[in-house]
Amino acid sequence: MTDLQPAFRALADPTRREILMMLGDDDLTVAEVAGHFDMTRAAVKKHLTVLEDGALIRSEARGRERVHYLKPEAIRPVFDWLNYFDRFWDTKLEDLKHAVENTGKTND
Amino acid sequence: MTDLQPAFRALADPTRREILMMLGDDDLTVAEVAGHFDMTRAAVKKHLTVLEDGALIRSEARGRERVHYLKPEAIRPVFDWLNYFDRFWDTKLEDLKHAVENTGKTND
DNA sequence: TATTGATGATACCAAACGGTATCATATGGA
DNA sequence: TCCATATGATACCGTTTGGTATCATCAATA
Repeated sequence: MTDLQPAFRALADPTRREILMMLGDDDLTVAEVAGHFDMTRAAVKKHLTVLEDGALIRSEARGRERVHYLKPEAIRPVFDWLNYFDRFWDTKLEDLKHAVENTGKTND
Repeated sequence: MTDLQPAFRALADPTRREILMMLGDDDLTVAEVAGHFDMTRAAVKKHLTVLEDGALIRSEARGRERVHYLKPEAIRPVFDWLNYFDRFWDTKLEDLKHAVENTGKTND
């Protein structure tokens, strides 16, 4: 099975989770991401590297810029790992399916 | 909203994730959990503390022992956070519902 | 009550982590 | 070509983390 550690590691930091959300809205360069945080560009770059190590994002050189974008499939194994515990949730499967359908609506 | 950080932090370590799985099968004392790992009881105790800080488990004194058990509801917010990204997954909703039902089968 | 056994707490250590500062590299445009 | 700018790489630093060793506490029981 896939190694979940790099992904879980990447998700463990609030700044990185925020970056993931940002990339959910837009593909962004290092400078653009850094602009949203009160830390140096180098620090943000490190976070991006960790996210890329966890395969949660990817990046692509575009001229002298580098655009970072979400790689959402990689989040799936983490999601599935957590989903193992759904059998302990009181909320019945129906609830989950309902939630899934609701979220899906934004895609229709 | 709830603070996800302690839960994400707790999930970021492979030993702790393994402990969670163990507690999914059985409620266990510190010594019992420690018996499954090649590290001191004190180290395991620290992991249990982190898991409890993340509200992923709870413990209860039983005589001179302390039994640890899964507190699965606390995993839900993390699951939900990740679920935000399902709108980026190519796999259609049917797949998720299918996975959900499969996991559920182990409960029947 | 005295002892044993399970746990809790603390001090300590090396390594990893989050961050800064600084320098190197390379691309786009005047 | 030359320069400004976006990024990459590295050294360094304080804090946190995962682990050990050790001592304290407290309940069950002979």
